[in-house]
Amino acid sequence: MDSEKEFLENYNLSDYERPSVTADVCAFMIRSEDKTDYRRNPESKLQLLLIKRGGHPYKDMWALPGGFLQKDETIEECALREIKEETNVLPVSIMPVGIFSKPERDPRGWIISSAYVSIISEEAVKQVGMDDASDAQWFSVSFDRDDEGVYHLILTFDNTVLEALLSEEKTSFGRTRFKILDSGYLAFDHAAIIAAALTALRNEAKNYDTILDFLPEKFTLSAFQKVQETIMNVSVLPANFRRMVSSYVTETDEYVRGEGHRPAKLYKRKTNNK
Amino acid sequence: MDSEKEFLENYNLSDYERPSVTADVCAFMIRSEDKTDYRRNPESKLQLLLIKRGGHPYKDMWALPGGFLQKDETIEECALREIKEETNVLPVSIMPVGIFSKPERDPRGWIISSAYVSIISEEAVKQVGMDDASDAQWFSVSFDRDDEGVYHLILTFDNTVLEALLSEEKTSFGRTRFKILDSGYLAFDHAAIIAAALTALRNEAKNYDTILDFLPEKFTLSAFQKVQETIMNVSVLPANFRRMVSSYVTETDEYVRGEGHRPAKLYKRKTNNK
DNA sequence: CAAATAGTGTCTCTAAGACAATATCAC
DNA sequence: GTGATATTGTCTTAGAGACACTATTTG
Repeated sequence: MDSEKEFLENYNLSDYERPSVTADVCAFMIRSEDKTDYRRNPESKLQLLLIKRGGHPYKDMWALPGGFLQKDETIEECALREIKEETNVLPVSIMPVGIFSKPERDPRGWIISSAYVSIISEEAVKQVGMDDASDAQWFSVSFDRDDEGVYHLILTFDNTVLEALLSEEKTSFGRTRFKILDSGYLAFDHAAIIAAALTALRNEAKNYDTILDFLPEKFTLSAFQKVQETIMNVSVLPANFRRMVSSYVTETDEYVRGEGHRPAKLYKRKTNNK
Repeated sequence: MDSEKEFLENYNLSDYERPSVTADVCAFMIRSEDKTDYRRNPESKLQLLLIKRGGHPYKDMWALPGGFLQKDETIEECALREIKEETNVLPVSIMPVGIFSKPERDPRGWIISSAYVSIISEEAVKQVGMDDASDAQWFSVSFDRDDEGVYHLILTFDNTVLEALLSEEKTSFGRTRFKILDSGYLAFDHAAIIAAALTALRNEAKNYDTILDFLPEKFTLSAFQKVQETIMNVSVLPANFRRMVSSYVTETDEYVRGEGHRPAKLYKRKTNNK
């Protein structure tokens, strides 16, 4: 009779071939633009962090931050570590998007990826200050379906415009998977990962607790509303938005003045809402 | 200048240590019990497929069906293949639950697992007939939170009762992760995987399209209702349930007779609802 | 006829959307 | 004052839950 101890001593995992495993992260931020009118509130844009690849494969193309899973960490820890390495910001929250495991997805070999959405607040990025010489850049995101059912993922940074085309494949449980028609200068299958991440983020943006992670500690309700509108590409009546979020926030006694209109009260996240 | 081709020829993934990757599947079925009363509709139970481990580690304990990812398949294909191997049924639908990647989760070494929920219809299982001599068995599932916030996962098959205890850990995005307090004769971290799968399934059971996968081609509306009630552990008024599902089903002209009460019309899933 | 489910119609309640009206500031 | 946002309050509507009532069967 062989004991468990004996068995484990003789057990050799290397009998099976193993894939490399990476975590790739779609780090999103809401960026407030400069004011164009002294009294008008600024516009805001959803932005995504991309890294310009320095080496082969896909040299000089843009890719999601990510890296190989190490032996002493969980894959969520790996995702957080990768974001920290690129931005110097440790995100408060990450959300799984899915596993991308098509055998041919990486020309370097058998590499599967677990993808995450991460929310970064603009305030945190500004505080640490990103290295301008770095290959990491924040791209403005646009993601829409045209009349033929083709999704256009457009990522813009200065004069760099990346446009990927994707189609939608229904899988079970009402979920969709994106198929890349044109990867638009994005490396690997990252266009499909970003599409899935955006779909997940838009869906999650109904949850007020989630999108509060985009905001600094103190914020106005219209800034809060702008976050939801920017992500979901909808517009909400301010009166209704206030009612909806009332249980998620608490007033402070501070105001934002000097905006050319009535000062807005600053609010804080309510820790234990409901 | 090194070409991409050259680079890839010299690239060697084996510089990095790699984990083994498995897919583990929580295959659920709704089992109709025998009638206890000539006129009363039968009760139904949510069941989960478990395999008795024949070898070390966790010899003679119960585990989820699953297996190692192969080089020519996606991880979803791997999950479907494993279920097919155990049940002879190819499930219509699988849903991701999460990645379990704690370095010490498997005594055999560095093995991470991607977990799935799969819905199997009782009709399909009956048709192929499961090998009774097999180590695979369907366990009835009960999963509830007690007053102290401890979750009790109780799996029952004949005289075998497995009870695992878990606590809930809040992670970001309103998600929870379960921590095993007592694994209750379940192998590896499978108690936590099952808890996560049940949480996902209960949440998904609000979606009528999803739970239709538990049913045969033709079904009564009360059978449909029973599925939702069994999974979510709630009760719904029949009149309201009918209204809610009306856009998901179409009538047939067949009836179920001989039940000691008014015959029920059989319905079919509407392919393109709304 | 009794007991069970099958099936229809209607009332109520509530949460979300629409909208009207007022408040307050910088220029 | 003008034009912008901030803030409050109310009306409307759609959807879900509650419930009353009828229909149909078998022992």
